[in-house]
Amino acid sequence: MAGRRSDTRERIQQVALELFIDQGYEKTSLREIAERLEVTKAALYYHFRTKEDIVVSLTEDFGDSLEELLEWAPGQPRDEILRRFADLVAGRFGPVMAFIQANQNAMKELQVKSEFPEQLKRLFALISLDDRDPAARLRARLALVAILLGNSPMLLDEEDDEMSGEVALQVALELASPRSGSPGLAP
Amino acid sequence: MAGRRSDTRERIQQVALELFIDQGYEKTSLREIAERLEVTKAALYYHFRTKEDIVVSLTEDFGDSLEELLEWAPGQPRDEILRRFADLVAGRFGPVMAFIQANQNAMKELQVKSEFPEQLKRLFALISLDDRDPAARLRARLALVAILLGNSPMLLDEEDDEMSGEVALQVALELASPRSGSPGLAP
DNA sequence: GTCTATAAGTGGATAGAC
DNA sequence: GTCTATCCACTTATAGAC
Repeated sequence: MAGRRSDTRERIQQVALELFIDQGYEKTSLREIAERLEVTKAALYYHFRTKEDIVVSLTEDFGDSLEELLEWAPGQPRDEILRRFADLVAGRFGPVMAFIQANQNAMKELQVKSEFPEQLKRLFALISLDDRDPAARLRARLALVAILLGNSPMLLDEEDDEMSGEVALQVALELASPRSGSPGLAP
Repeated sequence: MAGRRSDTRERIQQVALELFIDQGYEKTSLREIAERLEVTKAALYYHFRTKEDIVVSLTEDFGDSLEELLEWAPGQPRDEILRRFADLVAGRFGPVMAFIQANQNAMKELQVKSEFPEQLKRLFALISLDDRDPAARLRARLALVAILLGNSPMLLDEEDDEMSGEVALQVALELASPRSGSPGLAP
């Protein structure tokens, strides 16, 4: 606590996150992370017991924040919920979000088995008013996906400058708002 | 051409696809594929020169079909385009589609660099009427994502039985249909 | 807190017998 | 067309010096 402490641990997290997003979790070796930081692999093992531990440290804060959101959300207006979720993924957890999206497959095999899919599901339920209607459920998902897309390079071309988080939120709100009469489409 | 030929090649493709979807491309070793088929790794190398070649063989038919769709699409009604796309990803290319979605990161590193992202972008452009409006662009993407989600376990819970491709198509059509007046949301 | 050295294992890929 | 046997690069992870 007292006195100066090296920030190596945080630098490891930072570089690891970057590489995991860029190349994927499995493709990124500890050697590579160490080289970037100009330390040795062994130094990494001083700060983290396993490679998996790095991922855990990366995602746990995000999971906690999502949990808070989920506890607060019930009873709140839908657009407030969506806005707060948008703030989360666009804010300091943006990179973590990008990591999770880009490495779902890898996460499955990890012990952590991040709670994220389950949390997302609960969020679906909260913002989809009538979850009896399959179309409404899909719209709820898409509202969240809209927000995710607004912040992720996943299905996006890189040079999409105008696609701000605000726009994504607008579209998300449209999707989450109740339909007029027929839930279907115009003929 | 004439005479009986072993179907090992196709069985390799089948098993590999399954494992790539389930565990991810990198996590799936050739040893594992071989074991499932009860052959040796070396046998795999008779049919495919590299691990990457398996992926190529898996995606190239899909790419061709998408290319056909893209050549046919211009001038066609939007809902026809969406329907045909839905048929594609729900039909025999469903698994391939799931593979691509689940392994975007891995594909980036491959030589193939599948044309899929670029094809998707062209499809975006085709179904988004007014691509000056960022919200319209995002909606076009979401229309396609809706179709993709309707067929993929990506952000979905597993036990979502009612979420048929038809529903997804409906929602996609809504999204791709022009807005009434304001492109924004109700205040 | 960071290092060197190395263990122990897995990966993709090849040579050559049958 | 499939096998055995092997190569070698590279991985995570540990032991122990400084």
